[in-house]
Amino acid sequence: MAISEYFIRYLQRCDHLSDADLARLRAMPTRHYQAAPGEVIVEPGPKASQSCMMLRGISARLHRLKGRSGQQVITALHVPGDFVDLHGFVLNGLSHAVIAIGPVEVEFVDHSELVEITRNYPHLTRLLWRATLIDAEIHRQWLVAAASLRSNAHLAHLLCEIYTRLNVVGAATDLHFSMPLLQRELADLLGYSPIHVNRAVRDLRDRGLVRWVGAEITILDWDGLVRLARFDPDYLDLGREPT
Amino acid sequence: MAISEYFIRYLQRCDHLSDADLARLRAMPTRHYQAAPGEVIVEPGPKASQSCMMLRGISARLHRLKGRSGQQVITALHVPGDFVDLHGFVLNGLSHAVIAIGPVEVEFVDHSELVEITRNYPHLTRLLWRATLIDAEIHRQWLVAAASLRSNAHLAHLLCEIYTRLNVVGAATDLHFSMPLLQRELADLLGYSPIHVNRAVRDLRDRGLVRWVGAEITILDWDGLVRLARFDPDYLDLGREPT
DNA sequence: CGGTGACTTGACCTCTGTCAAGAGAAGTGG
DNA sequence: CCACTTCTCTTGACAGAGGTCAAGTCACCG
Repeated sequence: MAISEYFIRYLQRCDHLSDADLARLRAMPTRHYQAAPGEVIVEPGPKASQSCMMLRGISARLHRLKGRSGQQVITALHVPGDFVDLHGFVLNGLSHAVIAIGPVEVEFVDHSELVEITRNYPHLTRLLWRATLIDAEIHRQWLVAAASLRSNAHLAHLLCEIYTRLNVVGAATDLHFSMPLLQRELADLLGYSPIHVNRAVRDLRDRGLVRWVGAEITILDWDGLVRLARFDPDYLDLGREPT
Repeated sequence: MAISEYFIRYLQRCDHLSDADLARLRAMPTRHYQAAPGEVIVEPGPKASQSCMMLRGISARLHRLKGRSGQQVITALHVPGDFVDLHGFVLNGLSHAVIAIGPVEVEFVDHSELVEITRNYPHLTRLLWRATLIDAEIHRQWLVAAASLRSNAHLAHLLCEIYTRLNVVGAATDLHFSMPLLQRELADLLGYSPIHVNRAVRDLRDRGLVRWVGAEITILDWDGLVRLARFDPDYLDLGREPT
């Protein structure tokens, strides 16, 4: 099976792709996979031989802490078009799992393909590199949010980011989107207790910023949400400034 | 001036360098620069034409928040050998400043040099890529620490990381090191108020884990500090597993 | 010697975690 | 169809962690 157009469009948001680059990408064999909610898509470990790209749904990077306290932390979310564990190709393996949030479709790419690209396609390599750095940019923004926002604004910031990212890839419009993250998982992501996440959700509802029923979320007041969260989408690198 | 051996040793910790790679690195012209404590070494902005490597001291990535509340967040620290803003080369510019923590020496490298390397030295490119991904790995670990640790353990985790990183590059031995971070800056980094950072410092002192006078820190009980912080240095990628 | 800035401490209040209990939806087996 | 279980969401009460204000100490420096 061939590589999906999602990821190609993702790269094209960053920079122009030559015909040779496009041909090389389309020649890349992939393996399609469908995951059930909560399923582990990628195990952590020292040696991976493939990496996966998101086609549909939302996935997350999950760090399980040692010491059987059961504590776990989510350090990243992924939407269609994201190359989820590309860093596992350049580093030696992963320190975290990748799990499905809701139903998910991905496609796996063999690392041998990536090795060949990094040897012979410097421009394509640079775009892959860049994709991993946008990831790191999001990490930094999450650190900023965690250090500077209170629970309600922190949650609001996450909603702004998810909607923006889903909207860019065409998976959400009209300020409405589906987010199958459980409140328990939001707690693992934001660093609060599940009960406090519930308080934050209630706060956003009481302020009239969102309608939130189950996994379906409608943003009622985008400007208000952005103001509360001090959200500035620059870090998502959505502009297409050619390198 | 030629590139410092610090960064070369940094790369060699990851993987073997061929003679051609070494020669290319040593042929790279650099500009030496000395910065005073608190000085801004790199300004944020959309277009950078050079990146800098740490020679001596400690520097930090500083995000200033909009809205003139004066709030700012530190999202990374750098020790000798680190390629501080290499990501500014692949992305288009930086979303944060780089500031000197205590007296600092760096050397700047022109992006045109890096462009040439990424075109003709795929193995070297991969090592540079890897360096930026270790950065991202540290970001993830900071997210995990922020989400799962209380203030005293969070501070302890930071001390473990800094000592380990300084020790690897030979800038700290015998569980003693110099850390010119002010408590106010620690607050910007850990996400607490300066006063609460002071409480965390006192807690570590009262537990007999550290002796901490001004910028001079001695770890009195490494195992105790590691246990409190649940510190696991795997994420720093210190092993030299060849790719 | 006065001024500045970092560090330190105490008092008080807000934010967040923990425990406990109940409401509602979804699935199972009789 | 109806108990029965399970899981999530929800809420209240209370305790502990962390923020804010205020004051005081100390080293450094002009």
